[in-house]
Amino acid sequence: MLKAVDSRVEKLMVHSHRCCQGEVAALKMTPNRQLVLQLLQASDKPLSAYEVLDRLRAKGTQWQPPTVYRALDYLVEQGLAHYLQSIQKYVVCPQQGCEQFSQLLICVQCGQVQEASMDPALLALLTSQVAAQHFTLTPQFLELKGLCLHCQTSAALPQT
Amino acid sequence: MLKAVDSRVEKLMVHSHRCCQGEVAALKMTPNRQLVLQLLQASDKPLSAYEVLDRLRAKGTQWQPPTVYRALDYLVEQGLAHYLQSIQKYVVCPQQGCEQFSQLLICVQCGQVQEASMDPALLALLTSQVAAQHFTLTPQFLELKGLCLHCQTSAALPQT
DNA sequence: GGTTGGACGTTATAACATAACAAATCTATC
DNA sequence: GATAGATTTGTTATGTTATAACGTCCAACC
Repeated sequence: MLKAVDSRVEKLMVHSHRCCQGEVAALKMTPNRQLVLQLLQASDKPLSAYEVLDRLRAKGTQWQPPTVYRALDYLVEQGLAHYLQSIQKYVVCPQQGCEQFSQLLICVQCGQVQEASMDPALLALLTSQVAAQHFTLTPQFLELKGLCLHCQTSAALPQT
Repeated sequence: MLKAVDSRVEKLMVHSHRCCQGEVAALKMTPNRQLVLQLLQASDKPLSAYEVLDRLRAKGTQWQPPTVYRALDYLVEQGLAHYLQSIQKYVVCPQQGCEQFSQLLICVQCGQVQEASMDPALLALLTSQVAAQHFTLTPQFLELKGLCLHCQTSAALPQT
């Protein structure tokens, strides 16, 4: 009884992992998709779909939510962006060659995201650990919360 | 500029990690909270707040959303339940002694969740990996997606 | 017995996401 | 270049998740 949101997430998960593996068709970067990608690239933090929508409307467009979600979904499918499930926001994929298993380091203070590929030794250990519980991992992005370098050194400062 | 939902999540994160560490005051298990906890315990899968609400209303109550969220938030603060950010659902904490770093293994097919404490070697490796990117982890639950034993052996069956 | 703090009730609304269908546009083929 | 089919976009409405803001009740404490 997975609901609509789950099926969407799974679809995004599946497609996003074909990133940079030659499995995907040639990009069809329509003006809409380019616009959304540029907005994500211009942001130093993940953006929610409605933050993207607000910025587009601030530029004078008349976009509605479905148009934003379609463009975002496409970018995620093509591996050009990631959807961070744990905070429900979108970021550009900062690497040209992202892996099936990757880590997204999300700073809980400033909200910035770093992407890291997962070390094979770490993945092997993780896989064997969960296998002890009879569990098999599907390719995914690990969303890890913590503090980035900058926020470690200014940890007391509230962020606005 | 973290929004309301982020601050709520962070509050839940912080409090939920005091679970089973003697830092928490005596439980005040009011009838409302007991009812919600019993519903979570009776479910074999994580429930969304609105699924809990529906079940309560099916029992003849007149609950409104804030009442459900208050009870759920309390249970999570006290470490009796976990909030799964990646799927926006709640589960009972299946262990009496859950750790600051734990793993929640979420079956993408049937939706069931297993909880596992994180192996110290794995945590050390993970910590050192992210430290190479100047990143410090905060205590958290790793939400890992995959297939449980049952669904591995019946992987072709659609789930209803 | 006043008052204080926590829990709960209630109304309204914010924030996130999609269903459903129509219109436009692109593309392949004849 | 006509046209059929597929893809993309526009548009309206709605579904889903979560909280703000306020009021009431009640038990503990002085």
